[in-house]
Amino acid sequence: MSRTPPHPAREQIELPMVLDCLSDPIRLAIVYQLAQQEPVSSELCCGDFNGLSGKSNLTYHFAKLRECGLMLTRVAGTNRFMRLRREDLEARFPGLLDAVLKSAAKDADRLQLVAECDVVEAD
Amino acid sequence: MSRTPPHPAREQIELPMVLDCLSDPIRLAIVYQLAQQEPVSSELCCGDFNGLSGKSNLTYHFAKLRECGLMLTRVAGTNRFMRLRREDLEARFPGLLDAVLKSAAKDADRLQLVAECDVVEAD
DNA sequence: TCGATAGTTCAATAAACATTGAACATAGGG
DNA sequence: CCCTATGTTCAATGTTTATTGAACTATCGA
Repeated sequence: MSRTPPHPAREQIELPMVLDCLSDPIRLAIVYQLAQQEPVSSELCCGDFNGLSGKSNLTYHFAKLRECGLMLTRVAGTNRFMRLRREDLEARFPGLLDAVLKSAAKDADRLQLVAECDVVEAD
Repeated sequence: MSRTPPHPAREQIELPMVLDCLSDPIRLAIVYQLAQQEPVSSELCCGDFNGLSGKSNLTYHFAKLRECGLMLTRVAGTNRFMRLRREDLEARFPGLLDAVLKSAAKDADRLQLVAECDVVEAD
């Protein structure tokens, strides 16, 4: 449970896998939340997403997001911090992530995504 | 087999469904081919995609593309002509389709998409 | 060293998905 | 009017997917 999990290299990131990853509502919410938080801190840890589903289900979705190259996981003690691989995605698929995020933002209600300020947890 | 099949209204087009549709290599190839052909003629008929898979499998993928709002089917005699719903998609998700198409073009080899001039059929 | 916290792993399950071939429907040309 | 070309429908199949809970591992702080 200790070592950094494997990530694909930039050139290994595949378009169909990325689109498939983003097509799941829970994963889209994770990516969206990560993007929202970016101005404040570029990473969030697993627990910050507990509202979206159960822990073991989140582990499953985190793995998918990591394996398709959408995000990066950093292990720090008992926490795992994740952040978007913006640079790599922009290099591989220019404009794609932003277009998806903007589209998601437009439909935030419909997609039940958190509002900009709900990200701060309650305790 | 005669009447025009149902299409979702513009406002019913959902982001996750669109992304999921585009995440399948065959459907991505269909959309890509449709986009390539646009300058020449804005529509293609089912048979133009026979290289991608068997007919009944294509029917299945066409239905998905239609139901998620990516393309429009027009019935003309024994043919079905399809075209991209560019305007509707641009209105709902600005920049998204273009970003996907540009990304697909970059990876055309990897994705086994047809080159710009292979679209013309052989006979 | 103990206990709590954070997250993973595993097995089970139900649903959705892609693919196939055979049978069918429809329209148009000889 | 039949024959052919175009495309659909249906049922069967095997695969992948998302979700759950229980058991587990590792780290930190008291």
